[in-house]
Amino acid sequence: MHSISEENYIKAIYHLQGGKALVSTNEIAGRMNTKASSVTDMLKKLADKNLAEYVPYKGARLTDKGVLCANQIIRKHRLWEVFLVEKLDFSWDEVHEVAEQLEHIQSQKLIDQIDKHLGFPKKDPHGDPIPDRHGNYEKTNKTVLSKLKKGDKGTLIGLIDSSKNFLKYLDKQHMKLGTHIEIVDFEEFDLSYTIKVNGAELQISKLISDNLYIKLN
Amino acid sequence: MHSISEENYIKAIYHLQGGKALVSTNEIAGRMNTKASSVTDMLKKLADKNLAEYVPYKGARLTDKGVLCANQIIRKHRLWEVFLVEKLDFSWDEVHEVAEQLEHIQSQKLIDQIDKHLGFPKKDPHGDPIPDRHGNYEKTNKTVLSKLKKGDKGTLIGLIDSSKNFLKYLDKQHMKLGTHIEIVDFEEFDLSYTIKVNGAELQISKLISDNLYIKLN
DNA sequence: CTAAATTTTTAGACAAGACTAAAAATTAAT
DNA sequence: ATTAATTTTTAGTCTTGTCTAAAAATTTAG
Ligand SMILES: [Mn+2]
Ligand SMILES: [Mn+2]
Ligand SMILES: [Mn+2]
Ligand SMILES: [Mn+2]
Repeated sequence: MHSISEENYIKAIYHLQGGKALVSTNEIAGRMNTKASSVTDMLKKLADKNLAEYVPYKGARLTDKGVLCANQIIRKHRLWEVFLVEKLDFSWDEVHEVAEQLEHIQSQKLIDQIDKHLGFPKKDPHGDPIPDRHGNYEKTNKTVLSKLKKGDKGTLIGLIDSSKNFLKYLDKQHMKLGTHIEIVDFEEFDLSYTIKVNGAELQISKLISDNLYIKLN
Repeated sequence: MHSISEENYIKAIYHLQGGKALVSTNEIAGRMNTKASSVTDMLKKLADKNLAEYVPYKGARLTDKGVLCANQIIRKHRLWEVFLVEKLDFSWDEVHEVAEQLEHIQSQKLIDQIDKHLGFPKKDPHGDPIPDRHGNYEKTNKTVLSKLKKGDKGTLIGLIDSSKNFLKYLDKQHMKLGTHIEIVDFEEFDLSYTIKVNGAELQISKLISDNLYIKLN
């Protein structure tokens, strides 16, 4: 149906979109490690296929068709990540690269069977929601740790940055999804936190606190 | 390492090679549904990469490096086929197309873990051997059914043609790998056989008998 | 052994996707 | 409101892999 390149652009636009009206050419180029001129070419192609609206010099936004397509790719990506962790003993910092390849395999039956085989998981190994066949997914109430105050308690349920280095940092601190966390102290000067994790106290920088999603008790 | 296109050419040459010294341009083009001119271009590229020897106007043969590469692709293809049948309830006539895509996924860990997950199978769903990481595989003693004489008995252990239509024919006749078969009669006129399968007698044409591998008792 | 048929290669073109350099449009700064 | 800086697009090139048509080599037939 769509080339791997087209799928990667669709995914990039989807992830950059957020609340924004239009995603700029440069933002897309930055995320995809390509040049702006390549993006312009592709945006025209996606617009021709009715996958994106393209406003020259302003940027692009996915159409409903494009959003559905993005959700199907993300569904595949996240289901494969669960598969790799649950069935093949991959760690959560190893799955992304392989899922980047597997997400482009074309077979409706394959992905539906993987879903069933895994027991219809709702979250991937990084806490991100898995869309269903129609692009719908559960929205969970969650708060970024850096919004919490002394005394707040909760559970780690997701990450903003899921880069390999961050995942390895979390492993080193024995923090994983489901880990209970309590805010012991907050330092105004550098915006760092002291938190209690697994019964021990831990200092985390602002950067760390900005990338952890907590579900409050 | 190698592009998907290169991998597909390598696989085609490998399968056409057999005992032959050289595989011709046209044979490759025929198997891959491309034109001879495209094959010529690719053979030069494979020769440059030391994956094949190319003798202009004569044909090509894989180098040791090319053979190893072919075996690794075939290993992946067949392991994925086993996975689809054993873990995801695919039937043996549905797996090939999906495996054609999955065989190009690049991840040593992925394929080794799949292998382990499946219990290191030695045969794929069509009875074909699965090479190990080094390209070695078990050779089984087997006879084409059309070589058998009245009274011979054995077990169906492999297929020459594994096309969807042939697999569906076998399903219809309740024949699968491991099915016991006995030669009841042979008709000289049209070279057809009467065989006993699952306690019942069945007429099979020469074409059928030419595509079944039997292990004699 | 020569002529015809077949196979293979070459030459030139095209599509997808990427890049560089230059031009045009937009945005920011005086 | 101009000018300067930034962003985006256009124009032209490259690579990979494909194709058609024509030329060259090989094989088959008479
Ligand atoms: Mn991922
Ligand atoms: Mn993920
Ligand atoms: Mn197959
Ligand atoms: Mn097979």
